[in-house]
Amino acid sequence: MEKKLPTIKEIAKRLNISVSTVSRALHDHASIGLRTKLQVKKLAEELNYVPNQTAIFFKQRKTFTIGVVLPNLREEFFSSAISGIEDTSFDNNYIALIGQSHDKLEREKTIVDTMKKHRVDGLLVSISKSTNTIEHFEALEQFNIPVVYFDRVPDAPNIHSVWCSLYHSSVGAINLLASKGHKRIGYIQGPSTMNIKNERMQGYQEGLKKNKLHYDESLVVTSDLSADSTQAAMEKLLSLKNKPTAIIAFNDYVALDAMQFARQKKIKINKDIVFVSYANLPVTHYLETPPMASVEQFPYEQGVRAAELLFKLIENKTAEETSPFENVVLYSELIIH
Amino acid sequence: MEKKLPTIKEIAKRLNISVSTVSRALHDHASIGLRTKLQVKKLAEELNYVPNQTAIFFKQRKTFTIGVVLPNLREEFFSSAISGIEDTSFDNNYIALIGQSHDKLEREKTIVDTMKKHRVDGLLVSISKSTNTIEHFEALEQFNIPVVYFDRVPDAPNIHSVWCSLYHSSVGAINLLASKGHKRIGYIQGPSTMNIKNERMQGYQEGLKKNKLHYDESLVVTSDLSADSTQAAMEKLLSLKNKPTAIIAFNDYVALDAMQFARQKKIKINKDIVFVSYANLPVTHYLETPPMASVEQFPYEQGVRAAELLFKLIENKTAEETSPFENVVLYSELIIH
DNA sequence: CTGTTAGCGCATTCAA
DNA sequence: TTGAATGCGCTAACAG
Repeated sequence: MEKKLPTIKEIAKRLNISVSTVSRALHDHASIGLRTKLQVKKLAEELNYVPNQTAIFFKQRKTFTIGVVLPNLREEFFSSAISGIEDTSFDNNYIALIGQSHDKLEREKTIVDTMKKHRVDGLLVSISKSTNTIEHFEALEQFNIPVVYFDRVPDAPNIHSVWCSLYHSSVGAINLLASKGHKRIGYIQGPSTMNIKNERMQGYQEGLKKNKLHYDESLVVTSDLSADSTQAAMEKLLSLKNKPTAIIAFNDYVALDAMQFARQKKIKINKDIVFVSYANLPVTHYLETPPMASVEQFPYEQGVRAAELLFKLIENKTAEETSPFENVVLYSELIIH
Repeated sequence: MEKKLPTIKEIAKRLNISVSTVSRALHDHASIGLRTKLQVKKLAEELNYVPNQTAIFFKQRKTFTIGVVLPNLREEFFSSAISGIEDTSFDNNYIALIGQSHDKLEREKTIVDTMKKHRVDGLLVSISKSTNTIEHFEALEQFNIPVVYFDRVPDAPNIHSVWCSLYHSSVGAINLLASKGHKRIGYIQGPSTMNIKNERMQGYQEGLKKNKLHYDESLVVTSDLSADSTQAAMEKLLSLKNKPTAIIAFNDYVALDAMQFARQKKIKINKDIVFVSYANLPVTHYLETPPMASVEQFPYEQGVRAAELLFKLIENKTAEETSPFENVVLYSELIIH
């Protein structure tokens, strides 16, 4: 009933052979008699034998485990990314340990320590909003545990990263709006605390310039991404004498909150005001009045690419090669609805 | 540069003391001199020492790791559940390994083997659609690794489970619709292959009976949950001579697809036909014409409760107590929009 | 072709 | 108060 998981020792004892013979038989070592090999494999099967990874670690110095640290699994963006990470790990015979930072630096540090304790072979990270130092990650790399940042990539040199550039799509969004005759384009930006690139804003400004539109600070408002904050931001935009006829929102959720608020104010979505946002969540396709366009950031693909890069680094490390710092950039796409 | 993670041996050598002294010092063992203890702790800190969990396993027979196997991380329901699991694990000093079955039995089995290889202390499972046997999970329990099923719970005796009952809310949904005068209530059900309880249907039938409404088979259609299949199901309902005035959908996504199709057919949502669905996804709140009501299934809480139960089982196991089979039932709530 | 043995990092028992 | 020695499961070097 209360059995313990079988070991090669157990198998060896039952067959009256040595543990090394068992070990070799299980690994299809060339120098093992066919009869012995089959015997061993048969018994292993019967006993439901599975090697103990924690023991293998001692010899191979590998756990075949990677860690994934990200802010929050409930956000569709991150759950898609981790799905890509899991699929890629599965294909590479790896398995992923997960930890949510909930955008708290302290918790992020604790998780990294736990990952270290479990001797992950590498780490995938999307940093928390409050992460203003990456020492805790660099400490891992010191010990030869590669770290690949994805999506929320710290603004630091000498790192491996995978992210999705929003610049061109942001410019494209303005081009699209300008081509429809919009001259007053509002922008609801996200919290500025994030230690990451602000390509949305760069694209916004460049887009305006290209279309010979004036950059008006009063058209740029900020939301902390909560519904309340977004609505307050909208209120600001709507109270302008010269209201915007188009609004670019930090992401789809912000757009949804903004649109709901606008609707309450008797504003006709896509008529009085047109919206463009980031993320391209599937749900927007079900809206009667969806945003005019949305910037697709390919979270699943980011996860896949980040995992692939990590496995490459792990492999090189095993082969005692040094890998140059690699920064993979995917390009977002402006999807017109 | 290419350092290895420090061990207690390393610390011992540097301080010219024995490994056992180091081990005891780090664990605040009573019989260690304060001076030695502080010395050890200081150096450990400096070296960034973190114990090796894989080594600890040999002594404690525990990895402080649990496995989570579920169909798909991209579904909001599961990503919420796993978020609850991760939060609970974090609080209990555990960490979770994840695996997606993608509703394939074979992949589920492979993942379970990998989890076993990694010697997880316990397993949380939401079974795949094609899982028609739970032998691979029972094999774990044989080796004293507890398994807790959640949400998609197999219809089997002698298991631990956490799930959310939909029965009362399903009856409640009919009551609500009947009270508004609806007499023809359609039901778009999910695929019947799932090896789990069908409380939606039971509630549907009981609700009709309670409200003295006739159960009409032609009002029950099936979707495999894809958009196409849902629309085909809707087509059937809409082609009836005696069309339904209300429709209960398997979940919010099915409802969204159904509503979109109805809209294309010039049917006025919430006027010609009213919808009720399951899941209560946040996105439904942003619709101009949301479903009239939705059944909340508390995925995050299910994750939390499942993890809590699992940790209790692990604890009892460590204390060499036997735990009775426990089946936790949460109750869904009918949220009226 | 197969067996013996050392050693990975740690907790722990026994000895001093 | 501290040290030495053992064993957990496995692989691989070495020995037959």
